[in-house]
Amino acid sequence: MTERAERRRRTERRILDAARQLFADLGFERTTIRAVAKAAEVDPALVMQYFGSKQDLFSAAVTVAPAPMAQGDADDLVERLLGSLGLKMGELPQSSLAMMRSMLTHPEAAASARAVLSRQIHQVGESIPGGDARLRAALMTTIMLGVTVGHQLLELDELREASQADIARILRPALRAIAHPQAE
Amino acid sequence: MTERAERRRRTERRILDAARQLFADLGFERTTIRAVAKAAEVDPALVMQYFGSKQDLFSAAVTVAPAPMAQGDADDLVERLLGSLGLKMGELPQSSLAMMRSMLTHPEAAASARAVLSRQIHQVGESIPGGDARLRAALMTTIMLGVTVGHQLLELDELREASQADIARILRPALRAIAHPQAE
DNA sequence: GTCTATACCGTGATAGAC
DNA sequence: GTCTATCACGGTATAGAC
Repeated sequence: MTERAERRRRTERRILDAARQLFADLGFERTTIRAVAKAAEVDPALVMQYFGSKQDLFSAAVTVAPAPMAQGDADDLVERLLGSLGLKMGELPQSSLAMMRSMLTHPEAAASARAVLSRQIHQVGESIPGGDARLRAALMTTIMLGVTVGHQLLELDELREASQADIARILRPALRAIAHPQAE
Repeated sequence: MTERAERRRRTERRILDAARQLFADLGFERTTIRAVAKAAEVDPALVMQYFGSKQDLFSAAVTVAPAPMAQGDADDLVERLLGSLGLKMGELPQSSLAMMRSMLTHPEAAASARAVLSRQIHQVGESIPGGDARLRAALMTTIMLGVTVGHQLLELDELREASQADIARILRPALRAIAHPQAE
């Protein structure tokens, strides 16, 4: 009865955790169903049984709830962006890392990344003034993307050695310069 | 005699061009030797014959001469970075795109990307003052990386629709804010 | 010395056995 | 409800054709 379902849920969870870890570390292509199964201590065919295909497993693993990102003025916005960076530096959810890891080489991860970024660009654009708010928002978003990629995925020493506070301190005036059109 | 060598060089060139194109579009994993051979109109095994392995073909395809990046003060530096962005927007060499496309998922591309970025960080760091020049240089470099990735690889609409001049205009004060420590 | 045909191994996927 | 057998495809090595 529920015991069966319970057991199944735990197994599914183990598979998903293993998949997230491997997808985040290796990307979609280099992650094999067999490796996921081994890490989760199940039979490879069981993974297929539960999730249907490698693609579906990936979709389940990278599903990420978009951050709420409440309203505020331009400076609040900058602080929120810097804060999300801090979050990213610490224990950014494995699912986000998995999505980012594959966003340049896997079509679905790319689509997912575009959706998340477009959403953020839209939200950021609403908080800053000026006719070119969308472009400014896009640049602020891609700046955060670049720093995150450099730090989390490429693991550049210069960023790894720095504290989150130092990074925020240096990035803050740059983001503000973009958020305030008159500052040109 | 030379005719043979000539013919061979042309064939090798065709293979390399096809490989660059496919690696840039699809990344390392999704690019198949067979597809490269078909695009270059040769037999798949010939690709192996010439280049040894898919890995070696990739190495040959992504080899990129690092830009000279002459000396100058901090503002000159900002302009050079913005200019290289312009170059990237236009016809950034396929080899660079191929390298960037796979830098998150292929170990050798990652190593190559780290080498290129480290080099640029070092050079940028020499042109700006302050004790945290290295961190500032790293952030400027990753900012350019993020914008390039967003534009060239993720093809975000907001960046695609903008002119290079508009992007440079908005990015300029942000980069200057990072290049000038006193501006905090 | 160039090029082609073929075979082997690992991976995703399917069907069916226990 | 699990696992085994099998297939198709891609990277790779080898042998041999021209």
